[in-house]
Amino acid sequence: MEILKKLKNSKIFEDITEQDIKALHFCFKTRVFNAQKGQILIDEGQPLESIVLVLDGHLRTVINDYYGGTSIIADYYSGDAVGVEEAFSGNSTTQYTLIAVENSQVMTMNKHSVIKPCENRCPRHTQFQNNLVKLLSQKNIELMQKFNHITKPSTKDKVLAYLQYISKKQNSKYFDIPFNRQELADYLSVDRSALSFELSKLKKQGLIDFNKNHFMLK
Amino acid sequence: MEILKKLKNSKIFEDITEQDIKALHFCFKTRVFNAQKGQILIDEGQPLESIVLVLDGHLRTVINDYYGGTSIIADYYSGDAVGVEEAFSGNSTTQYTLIAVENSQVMTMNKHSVIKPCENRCPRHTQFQNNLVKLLSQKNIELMQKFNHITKPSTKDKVLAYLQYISKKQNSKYFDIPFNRQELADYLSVDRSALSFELSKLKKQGLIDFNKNHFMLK
DNA sequence: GAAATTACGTTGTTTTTACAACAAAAATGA
DNA sequence: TCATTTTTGTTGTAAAAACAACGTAATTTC
Repeated sequence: MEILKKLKNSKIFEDITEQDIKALHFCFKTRVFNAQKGQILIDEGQPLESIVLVLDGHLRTVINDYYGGTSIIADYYSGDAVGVEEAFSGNSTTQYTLIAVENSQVMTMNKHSVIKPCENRCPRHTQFQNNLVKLLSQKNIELMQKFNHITKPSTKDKVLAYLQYISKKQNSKYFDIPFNRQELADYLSVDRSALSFELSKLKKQGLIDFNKNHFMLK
Repeated sequence: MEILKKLKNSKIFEDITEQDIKALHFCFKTRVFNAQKGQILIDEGQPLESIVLVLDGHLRTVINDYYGGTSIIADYYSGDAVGVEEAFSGNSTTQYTLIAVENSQVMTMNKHSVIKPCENRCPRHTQFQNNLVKLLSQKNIELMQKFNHITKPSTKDKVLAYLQYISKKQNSKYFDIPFNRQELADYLSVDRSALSFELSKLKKQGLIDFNKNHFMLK
């Protein structure tokens, strides 16, 4: 079955056998359906009823702020789960709206069924729980890491902190970054052209070198 | 016992009976000791061996960046746990140094003992695991929330996003914030005096009103 | 392979922010 | 209560960033 394959590739069902996924399917009262582009799946301020897993397509969480503006919180693609934190944090009221950016296939899992340990405490639940902890931990580390980059006082410091981080991670002074300029600017929340300017300056100073998304850090 | 009381007040041992905590004590190979001010508990780049729970005092995680500077990542006080994410993320190498800001009492839990489900799969482990998921979820939501404030383009937008958030949370246009000016500036990563200036401007414009840490949002 | 689109760097201008310095107000404590 | 310390607001100045506009290089598409 096509869906099972997608589930196996999601982090939340990682290392769970197809058989066990099928069983969880039942436990979690899952429902698979297609969301039309522009369709709102979760409305801001409403209590969350389900965790949403993206099977295909592209979902986005947004917050509507004081007077009309909306800001993008996060994008979700195939394999990503939305609402896990809200389901498990004890306060399941969502602060965001979940909307389909393009036609997407999603699977919902009933919140209550997921958070309440199944009567028959079976190994698959344990593994699922373990996956959750791992998933949340990784996301947390990522976010903390991002804070360490984004809260630097200047664009120069931001970009150097980021490059240094990637360099450390890839354990080499030569490394590739997973962003193009606009994406890097968004990640660091600075202006793209200002970022380009800063990168050029750093290159002239000999502190870094780069070509496209391939970088070298002195 | 004094320590048990502190553990019961920590989020990680929430809703676990004293008896069960004692049992987990054994399972997790805990060790209680005093850290001297300035003492380094976890060294950057080293694989994490234990989760550290603060019983008393004040710990801090810092990152030493390219050329000498150090940046504060987070502060931990009584009841807070350090290293949970690293222990469970699958990659336990820490990116930060953990240091005691003042003389502190801490309890360490052996990482491997915590992440490996105990042979006798007992209810207390389940509750502990549930606490972990809840804890991580809450932290995650907090961080995402913070991003939504901090990544706004201007100081005005940052502070308004923050105030609006608190107002929503307390469900009233009148509300108290948990920060003084310097702390709020740090949270939003802007300059304190620039923040004060911006707040005054917003007050003059009639958009907000405030006195000390009591605010009103129109 | 030509045309169109997208990505990237550059420059000048305007706006915003940080920084420093200081005064007033509030809190602390002896 | 008075002196001291801390917090907050204000102002001017310097630095930095956003913004807009544009040229060029690279990539995509037909």
